Amino acid sequence: MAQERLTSQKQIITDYLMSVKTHPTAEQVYLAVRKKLPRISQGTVYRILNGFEEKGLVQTIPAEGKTHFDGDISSHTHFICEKCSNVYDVFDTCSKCKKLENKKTKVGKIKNFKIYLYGICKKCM
Amino acid sequence: MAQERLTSQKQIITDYLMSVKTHPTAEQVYLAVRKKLPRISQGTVYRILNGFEEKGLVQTIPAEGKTHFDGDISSHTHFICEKCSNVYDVFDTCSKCKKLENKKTKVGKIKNFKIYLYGICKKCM
DNA sequence: ATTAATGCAAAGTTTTTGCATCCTA
DNA sequence: TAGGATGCAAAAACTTTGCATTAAT
Repeated sequence: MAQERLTSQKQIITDYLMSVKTHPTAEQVYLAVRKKLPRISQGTVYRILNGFEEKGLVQTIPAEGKTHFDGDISSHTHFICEKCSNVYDVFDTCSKCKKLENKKTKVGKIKNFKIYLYGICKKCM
Repeated sequence: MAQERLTSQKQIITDYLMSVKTHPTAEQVYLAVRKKLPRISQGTVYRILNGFEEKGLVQTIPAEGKTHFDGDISSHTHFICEKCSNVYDVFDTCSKCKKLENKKTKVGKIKNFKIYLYGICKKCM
C-alpha cells in the first residue's frame, strides 16, 4: 500500500501555514516557501496543498477565483473583503449549522459547513 | 451615460435561470440557452452572467472550481454534494449571521453572507 | 444614426499532469 | 533499493477580452 513520505517540502509548507494568520493562495505559499526551498515548483505546492485538504489538514476558502488555504481547521467564519480579497478570521460560528453536522437531512448527509461574510475590510474603508 | 440595452440574449438567460431550480454553471447555461439561440457565444454568456451578478440579480456558488449561478437571490443556504458537485437549496438560514448584515465589526463593514453545507446528496448515497 | 452588445477567436489565469529524476524509508 | 515525491514544462480547465459586426433605442 501507498506509504506517505515526509519530505522537507511538506514540512516547510506546513510550518508556513501554521505561522501565518493570513489565508494565502497557492501562489503566495509558493513565493513564501521558495525563500527556504528555492528549487520548489508550483506543481509541488499545488499537489501538497491539495493532499493536505483531502486529509483534512487544511481548509480552503474560495475568493476572487483563487483558492485560499487556512492551516487552522477549527470551525470558524471567514470574512472576505470585496475590495482587496483578503480573508480574515471571525471566531464565531452558527450554532444552528453546527447542529446539522453529521446529520441526515432532506437533501442528504451533511458533513460540515462553511460561512463567509462579505464586505469591506478596515484597511480598505 | 451608458444605456443598458435589453437583448434577446439577456432575456432568454433570465428566463432560463428563473425556470430552473438547479444551479447551473456558465457552461450549462450556455448549452441550455443555445437551444433557443444557436448562435450565442460562451463569451456573451459569461459577460451577461457577470453583469447580472454585479447588479445583484443573481448569486453565485463556487463548487469544484466552477462558478454556479442562482437566479433566486433570497437569503438561503446551499448544500454542495462532494461527490457529484450538484448544488441544492436549503431554505433555512443563520439568524446570527443575518444580524451581522450591514453592521460594522472589528474586521470591517459586513454587507452580506453565504452559508454552504457540504456532504453527500440523497442521489449519491 | 448611435453606440451598446454580440460572436468569434485569441489570450489570460489558475490548476493539473506526465515523465524523468531524486530522495525517503 | 524500491517506489513515493519532486521539478520541469506542457496541457487542461475555466474565464476574460479585443475587435469587427450586429442590432436596440
